[in-house]
Amino acid sequence: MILDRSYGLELQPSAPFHFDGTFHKPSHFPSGDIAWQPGTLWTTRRIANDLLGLKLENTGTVDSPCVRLTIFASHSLSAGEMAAVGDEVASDYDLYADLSSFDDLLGRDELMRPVLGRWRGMRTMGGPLYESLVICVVLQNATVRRSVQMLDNLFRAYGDLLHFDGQALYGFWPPQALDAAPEEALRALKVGYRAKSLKRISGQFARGECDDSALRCLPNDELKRALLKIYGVGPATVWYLMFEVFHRNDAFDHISPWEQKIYSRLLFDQELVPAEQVLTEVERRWGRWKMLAAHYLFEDLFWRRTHAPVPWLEELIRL
DNA sequence: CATCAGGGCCCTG
DNA sequence: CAGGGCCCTGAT
Repeated sequence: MILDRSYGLELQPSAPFHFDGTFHKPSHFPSGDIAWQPGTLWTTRRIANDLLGLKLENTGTVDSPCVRLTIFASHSLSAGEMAAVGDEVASDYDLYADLSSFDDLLGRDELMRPVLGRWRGMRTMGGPLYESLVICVVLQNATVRRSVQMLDNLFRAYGDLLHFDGQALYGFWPPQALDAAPEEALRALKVGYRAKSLKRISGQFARGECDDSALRCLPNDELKRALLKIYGVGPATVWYLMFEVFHRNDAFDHISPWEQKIYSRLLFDQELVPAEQVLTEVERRWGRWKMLAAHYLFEDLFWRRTHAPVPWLEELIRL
């Protein structure tokens, strides 16, 4: 599908804002709907029944931020539709967050001061709930390479390849597509038992039983309860969604074993510290900002790794 | 060649 | 609340 019309829009994130820290997460696995180079992000969005290409460019600085959003479409867009896309982008990347007390807190923390120096203004990278759920499901009980393969297979079978601005990126399928697909067809894409979760999740979205914007208004405990009701969502997935998708910056009550090892190194300079102790420590240090602070530390480590391998970390990343 | 665990979760007892 | 089963894949 060729998206040959483009529409420009300016977004003004709250200051400070870190463009590359927000729009590229080296700890995430690469997916066919995103491309990044310093200062520019390309991605896609399915909004209602529209497939759109998005380009975000850094046209400001950390302390005087400005982002140019270009929307690519196959047909003309109204001013209202453009504004809706702008709002969704701002919400997905938490562009209007007030991080002033977070910055104060990190600035007083010996360990975090240099990290803050590198990433001041970084936000979390969320996305539509349905698409995030699909990512979570392919992450479950799988190594990185397999997750990449499963998502790629799904994109090739059910996604739409969108051509815009010299890029070719996949747009997600509508939930109805997987709802209607036979489970066997999904299993043929090597997703295994996850086929059942994908179908049931897609069914819930197709019938309108899940609503991103309604969920966004809920307090933490109710949101968590609502998410756990979705089939295939357990402790690991709910943790990911609470933080990355719903920007609950204190959502740190679960650690997977490999992350436990990473935080053991970063916080205690030890190979393995009990999970409980890690959770107590992040609460003590960062309180209501504990997950966002941990995210800064985590992404900082993965950025360092892109410049030079971190030997102890390489062993923990199972490809 | 076989066995096993991996960035979980559901279901059963 | 504990533990078995689940798909596939690469490591051993």
